Amino acid sequence: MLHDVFALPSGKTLDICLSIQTAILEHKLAPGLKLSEDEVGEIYGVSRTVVRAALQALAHSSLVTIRKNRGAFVAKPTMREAHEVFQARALIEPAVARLAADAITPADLDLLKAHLAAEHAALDSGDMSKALVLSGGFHTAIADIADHRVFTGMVRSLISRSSLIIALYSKRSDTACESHSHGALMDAFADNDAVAAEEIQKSHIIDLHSGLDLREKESDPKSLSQALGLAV
Amino acid sequence: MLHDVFALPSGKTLDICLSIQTAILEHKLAPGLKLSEDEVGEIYGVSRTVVRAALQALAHSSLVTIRKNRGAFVAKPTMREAHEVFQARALIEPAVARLAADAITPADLDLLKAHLAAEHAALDSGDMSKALVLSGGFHTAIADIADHRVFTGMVRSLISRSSLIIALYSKRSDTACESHSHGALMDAFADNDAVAAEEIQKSHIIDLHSGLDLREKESDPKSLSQALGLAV
DNA sequence: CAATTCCAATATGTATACAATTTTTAATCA
DNA sequence: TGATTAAAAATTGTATACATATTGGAATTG
Repeated sequence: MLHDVFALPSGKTLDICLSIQTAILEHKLAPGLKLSEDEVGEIYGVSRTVVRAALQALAHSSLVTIRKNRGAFVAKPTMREAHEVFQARALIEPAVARLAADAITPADLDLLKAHLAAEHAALDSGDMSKALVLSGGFHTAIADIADHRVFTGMVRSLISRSSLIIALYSKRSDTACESHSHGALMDAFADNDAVAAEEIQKSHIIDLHSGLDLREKESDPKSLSQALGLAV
Repeated sequence: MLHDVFALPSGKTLDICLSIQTAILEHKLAPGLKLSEDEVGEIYGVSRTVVRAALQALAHSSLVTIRKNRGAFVAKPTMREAHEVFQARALIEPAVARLAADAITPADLDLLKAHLAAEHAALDSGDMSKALVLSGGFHTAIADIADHRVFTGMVRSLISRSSLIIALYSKRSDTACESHSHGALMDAFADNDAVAAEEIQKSHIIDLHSGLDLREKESDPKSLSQALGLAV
């Protein structure tokens, strides 16, 4: 479901990529967390060689940041990056939705419906991280239907980064993706209404964007004095 | 000038990335050419470890294709991929041009003028591969001016891939980038006319797209060490 | 002679060992 | 005590060795 962001690395490497990616997307690995090569290798039972390849692949999809001689960390997008990612989504995803509306088949529609149902179920059961992943999956599913590899790659990457951004900057956990917009999109798709799909998707992305909290979050204090933060 | 497509790998790795990328962009390495790890390592005097990292990075930017247990090859975009890349460019680059027109400074303008002059000089001297690289550089320079990292990354990647596509599918070598469009863009930038810049850029990309030839091309890869030897 | 099978040669996948860098800890001195 | 410095520990960068998979060709067979 969420492959191919990477340029298909060798078997073991890909497994580790997907595993770490999933963990990041489910917010099980917090932004900024150090991903030590030895530690990761120990966990998966492989050598550092494989781990390095996986971490590099994740770095290319902007989920991990690698600092020279210092190691890999779960990416921690800045506010600026957050805005840029959603600006890019606001440009690209409406165009993709338009393509999808023209190309969609009844089978695709059923798949989207199932997706939406799973999303609702997760929301109802209060499993927010799962709901968030599914919400992103809805967007990538649309890209898959559009069947445009270049756009799909871009959308997948942007969705991944959005997950990280939402972890850091969402006002409330529920802001993830109000299913209302997704439902409206479904209707447009059912009618093969490309113009409506494009319009709805654009509004939806803009809503998501404005649902972000503009205040800079406190980055983990570097020094102790800053942590105590009294004498400024 | 053409960095940052990669997630900044370690020193040696980056050198090799840039060297191979340059060679590919200058059409010194033909699409489909095998990039043997031993051979590349021999040429640059490094171990396969470093070469693998470089090749993986290049694979992530779609300049190289890695086939499991089979090795790395200079990417050979399909006709479909060619169309998709230019469709993506037609969507993204006009938006970027619009941003650039709003943000451009006199210093930026001078830089673009110099770029354009160099492009003309290369064309006049008949150095087509250089002209092609400079032509791509003009587009990435615009992205840099727009100062939007996410879009810039996308544009860089698309421009790189376009170079490969042009190597395979351009009708004639001169089709690369008629400087006329670039000149018209310059005027719009000079006037800070964002709407015009967007419009001109869109037309320009569409022209480039329709300048592609639909026939599959044949190519005979030259010796690897010979091609790279010149680039180093 | 063509097709097939098997083995050798070659290349990539992975693990491990060593080198270089950074971070931590301890010790020294003002 | 606090700051500075130096040694030690830990981590990443790189090279090499071994394991595994692919490729090419010789020998065999029909």
